[in-house]
Amino acid sequence: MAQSDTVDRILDAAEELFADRGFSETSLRMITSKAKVNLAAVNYHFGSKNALIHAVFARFLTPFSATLENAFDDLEARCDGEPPTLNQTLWALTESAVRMPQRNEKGISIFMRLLGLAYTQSQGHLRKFLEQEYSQPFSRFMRLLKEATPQLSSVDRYWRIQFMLGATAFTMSSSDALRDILQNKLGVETTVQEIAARLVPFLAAGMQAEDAMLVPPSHKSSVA
Amino acid sequence: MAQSDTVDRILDAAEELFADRGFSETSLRMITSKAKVNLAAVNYHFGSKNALIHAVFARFLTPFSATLENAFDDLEARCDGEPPTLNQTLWALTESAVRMPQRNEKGISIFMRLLGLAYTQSQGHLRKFLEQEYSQPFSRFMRLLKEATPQLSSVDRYWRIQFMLGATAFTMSSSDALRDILQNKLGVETTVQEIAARLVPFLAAGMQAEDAMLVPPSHKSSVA
DNA sequence: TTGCCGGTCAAACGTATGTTTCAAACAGAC
DNA sequence: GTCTGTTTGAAACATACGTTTGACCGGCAA
Repeated sequence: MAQSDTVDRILDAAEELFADRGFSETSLRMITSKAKVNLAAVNYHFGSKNALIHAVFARFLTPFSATLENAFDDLEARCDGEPPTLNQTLWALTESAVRMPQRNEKGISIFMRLLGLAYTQSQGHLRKFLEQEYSQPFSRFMRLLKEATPQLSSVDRYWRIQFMLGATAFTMSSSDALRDILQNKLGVETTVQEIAARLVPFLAAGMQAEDAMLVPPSHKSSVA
Repeated sequence: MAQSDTVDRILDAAEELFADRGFSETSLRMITSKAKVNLAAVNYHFGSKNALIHAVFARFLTPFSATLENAFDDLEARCDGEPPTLNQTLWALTESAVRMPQRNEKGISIFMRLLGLAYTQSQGHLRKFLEQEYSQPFSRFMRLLKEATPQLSSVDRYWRIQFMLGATAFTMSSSDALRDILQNKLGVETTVQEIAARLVPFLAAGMQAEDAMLVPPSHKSSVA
């Protein structure tokens, strides 16, 4: 028991329920009854539902951003002077995510889904919170991407980063459902690591595609 | 005025509010006050909030799926016998979307965001509705994708389709905000058509990337 | 005119939400 | 053991939601 076992039980329950159903669709009563704590405990320990949402993110994101900074440090040290390649940068990110110590077997996939939801559900407070708490590793990642794709114009790079973000956030945000479908249709089991391993080459290839053509092809064409 | 101007006003308001804020986060009172109709009108004309959500999708999706079927017919006719290329298939889809008659200047981007939300917010009823109403054009698109990428294993293709879907839905769903950022940061104007023109090559390149490697690269590597 | 009927309206219904209250239980220090 | 500050507990609070109700309006057939 010790001090406040309650806090962690709430965070665990909230994390899972948010991932399953979204933020607005999860009530404090669901959380507290799953966590087997009193309803008032959330407001007592966190202050409000929004603050609880922030705490759920912070519990994962704070150690993660530290891990990520280290991974970037290592990467830049290894490359001494030379900017890291796109592939290296993307792998540094995904490896940091995958190697985070996991609280339970669902671990990373729950959190990926939460990150996806954070972008998708338009929860203004959450975006503000994430932006002002974790802007540093984010900017650093952006800088690395820029140095790894000097051939792209700023505008092209901007949009392609959005495409990457979208493919990632979307896939991860529904990865449980997608895994289930795959399991039923093709009888294949899939781990988050495998999804990431499939995603990175997809992203890298898209990022480095031939220059975008601004008009649809005449009528007969193919890609590289 | 004529018959039921009310129905369309509700649909217009609902479409915009859903796109801005999501489904659960939009109340019937917001919708009816924006549409300047009585609160009871929604339940009178549609039966329930869920049925209203379905109606919003049906208003766009029904004509769109007809347009899309025609585009696929044309494409397959032009290719007589040969399976259309990936690029051709993707262009057929985006052109059908872009060329849909638009109700207002926001038009397509609002709807893209709604489609993204439909996948992301776990609204079971919506997925069921979409699956059983529009399964035909969807399956056809999937078949074309399969024929255009015979080199991919079923599993690879499955995941890469999810990645494409994610990049598309996510980008389009926030394209207004993204356009604004771009406008402010780089002083560049962008249309939905241009975004699509940037997106298609990205997707095609990602779809046709070298086989996914299931282990991270040793430590020095680059892409093609 | 009369009678109807699709549509609108204000008001209320029942339920669920986030939050607050205040008394009781608890822990550790003196 | 007693006191003190922290944590829990059951209950209530105020508000917002989706939905339902029943009165009312306007046009049109009989």
